[in-house]
Amino acid sequence: MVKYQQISKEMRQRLVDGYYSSNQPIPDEVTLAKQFDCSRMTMKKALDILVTEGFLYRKRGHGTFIVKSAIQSNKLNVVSNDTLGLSNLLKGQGKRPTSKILNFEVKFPTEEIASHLSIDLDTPVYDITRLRCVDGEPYVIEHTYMPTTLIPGINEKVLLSSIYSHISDNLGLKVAGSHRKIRASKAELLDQNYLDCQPDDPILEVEQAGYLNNGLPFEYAFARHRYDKFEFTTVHIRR
Amino acid sequence: MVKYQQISKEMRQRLVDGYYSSNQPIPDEVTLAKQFDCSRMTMKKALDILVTEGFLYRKRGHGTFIVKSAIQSNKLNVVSNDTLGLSNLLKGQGKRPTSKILNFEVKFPTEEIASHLSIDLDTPVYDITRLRCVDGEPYVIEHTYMPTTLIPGINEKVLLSSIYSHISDNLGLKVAGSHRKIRASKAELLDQNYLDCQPDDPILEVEQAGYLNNGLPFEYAFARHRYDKFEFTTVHIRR
DNA sequence: CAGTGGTCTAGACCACAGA
DNA sequence: CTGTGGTCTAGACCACTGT
Repeated sequence: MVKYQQISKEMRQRLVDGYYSSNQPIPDEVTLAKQFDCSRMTMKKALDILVTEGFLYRKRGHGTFIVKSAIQSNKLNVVSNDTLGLSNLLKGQGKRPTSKILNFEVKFPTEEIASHLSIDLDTPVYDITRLRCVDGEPYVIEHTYMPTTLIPGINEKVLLSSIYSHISDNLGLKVAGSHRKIRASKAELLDQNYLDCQPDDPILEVEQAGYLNNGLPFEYAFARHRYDKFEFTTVHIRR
Repeated sequence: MVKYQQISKEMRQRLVDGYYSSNQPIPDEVTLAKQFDCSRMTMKKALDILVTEGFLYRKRGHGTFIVKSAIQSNKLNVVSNDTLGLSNLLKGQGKRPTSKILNFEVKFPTEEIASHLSIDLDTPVYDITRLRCVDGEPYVIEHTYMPTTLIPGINEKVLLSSIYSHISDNLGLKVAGSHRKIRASKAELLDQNYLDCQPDDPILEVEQAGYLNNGLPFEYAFARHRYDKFEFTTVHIRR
């Protein structure tokens, strides 16, 4: 871990430990830089992380202050927890998901899927449908499409645990980010059957395009959530 | 506008103009820094913005590359358009919303609202319900709570246009960011009546806590959207 | 090896706020 | 005026990649 990340980590700990009074600014950047034996630029970069995470805010000419609400209820962790995959989402809560494979096949993509994955119509894709449960309760149905060429080695064993672990641990690929669209939808028959919900229960659908750090899209997926078991949380900071 | 923002703007324009071939890396940082007559740090900061916006990605040891899909369909603008308020959302599309005030009163907050606004139970809040339409079609019902002390001067005229314009233009306050939760919900009677939807139509609800740049929460709101007229778009970049 | 991006430094000047 | 954060510089070294 590089210097500014170490400093950021130490400062985050100080904040949640109440090391600094939340009624006055934390020490100024020059002072902190001396304490941490680094340049002011590096200190600023470390504090930038905490500002982005919502722990601190700056007032030019005044100083840097603590966001009290962020220290009390540590719900801002969504920023760092905002990774892909249900397995990751649940890690922080001491729960692990189970998976039931509803469909698993390899086929040629439709025009739409091919365009989202930046592949041509001749490149086969995995077509995967899984029911994900937590504590035996159905939570979400995930439809996933991935290019077989980019993400080889998908099998039942992988599908029953975590696709993302396979991608990072077995294939050594790095996930860079994703684009998501979130909408409300009516419950279809598949939802009603497997999510154990009523015809008039709404569904929260998250459409997601995932990208590797080489810029290639590796995943196009739809996650259909029970409306009473899931909500999507985001933090928006203006630049 | 400062230097790195100007450079970033110019580079963004070059990218959408096809100035650089998308099949090879753009010039390296040292070369670009010379072209723009700036230091490498400043050049990097300018490129950082475009990476965050999804236009570029970097490969250590290789270079900086263009995300083709971002250039083609300029849907990544959600990053910069990701501001608060329906008026802002619609600006890019040449449409303007109209508002119908369903309820407008001042009262004392409940425990829950007071805690979200970081005020005590003796501080009165605005309780506002508006129906927002686009081209005469109902789009969303917005329930908004704001402290009367922090955001004075709310009246019918303000409510019929944009609350955010009032906050920034009239009060001179700066919106720093927000926390949002997005969920699916069943249509209540109010939704059915004003959004012109059926009892079994789902609703996309966005709960939002808005913050000023001094760290104070100024808004706690629920926006209930027609499921066929709205979807929420986000971009997630791993650090 | 050379070329790329990633980090870090020491110092400078600017913009803004309060006394 | 002083003290704060915001920006910018010129240069250094490191980490990673492909040749």
